[in-house]
Amino acid sequence: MYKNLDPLLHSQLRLAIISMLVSTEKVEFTHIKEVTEAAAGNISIQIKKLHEAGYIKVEKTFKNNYPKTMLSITHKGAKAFETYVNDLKKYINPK
Amino acid sequence: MYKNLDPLLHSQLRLAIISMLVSTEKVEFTHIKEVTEAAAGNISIQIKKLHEAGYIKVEKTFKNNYPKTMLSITHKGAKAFETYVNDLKKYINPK
DNA sequence: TTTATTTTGTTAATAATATTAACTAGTTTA
DNA sequence: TAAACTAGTTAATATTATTAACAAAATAAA
Repeated sequence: MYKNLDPLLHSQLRLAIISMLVSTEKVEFTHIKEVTEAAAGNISIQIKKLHEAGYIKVEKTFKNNYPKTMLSITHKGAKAFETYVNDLKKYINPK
Repeated sequence: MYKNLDPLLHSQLRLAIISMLVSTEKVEFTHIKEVTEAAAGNISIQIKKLHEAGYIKVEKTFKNNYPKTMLSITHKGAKAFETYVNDLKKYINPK
């Protein structure tokens, strides 16, 4: 009934990041910072965790001479998100 | 867009407890233990937090000579759950 | 032109949370 | 009457999240 929720996704900031990636395909670090209003350090760490888990792809390039970090979701990440949402629904739509 | 999720509800065990209360009206401590398979101590603490926040009502009586703890949701708790679910939906139903 | 400020992050330190392990208090069984 | 069980609580620990400090370069200001 109440399945264990993927702890990697059951975190406000990581969930926001994945949520953005699921809908937008490619997202910049700076954009995440703007939208979530989280501190850069916090975002950096959560990205690292999602990357280590294989949920996201991280590409570092340059844009106007400044470093640019681009994120995209992996198949594994998309699957994990789907599972998380399905599991979560049993919590928020109780019968 | 991504509103802050009520940290009191954005916790797997507390969410499960509230979820049960929302749908079942009155729930025993022991029943929560069975359904969630969480440790008693963990449940005890999460109940305390929900109670301190005014989200649940706690009634202690006896049943067959054994202590019995009955929980029910308060108006405040129900409202908080509703808000939490609405906020959460923006994370899991991205546009 | 060199010092201050800004951009784009990372890492180390700290704060907050969750979980477990140990304990309390009483009950039932052997 | 000792051992094991019920129903929890509290204290200690482990985990997680967040911030604060740092780095490395770019640009703006004096």
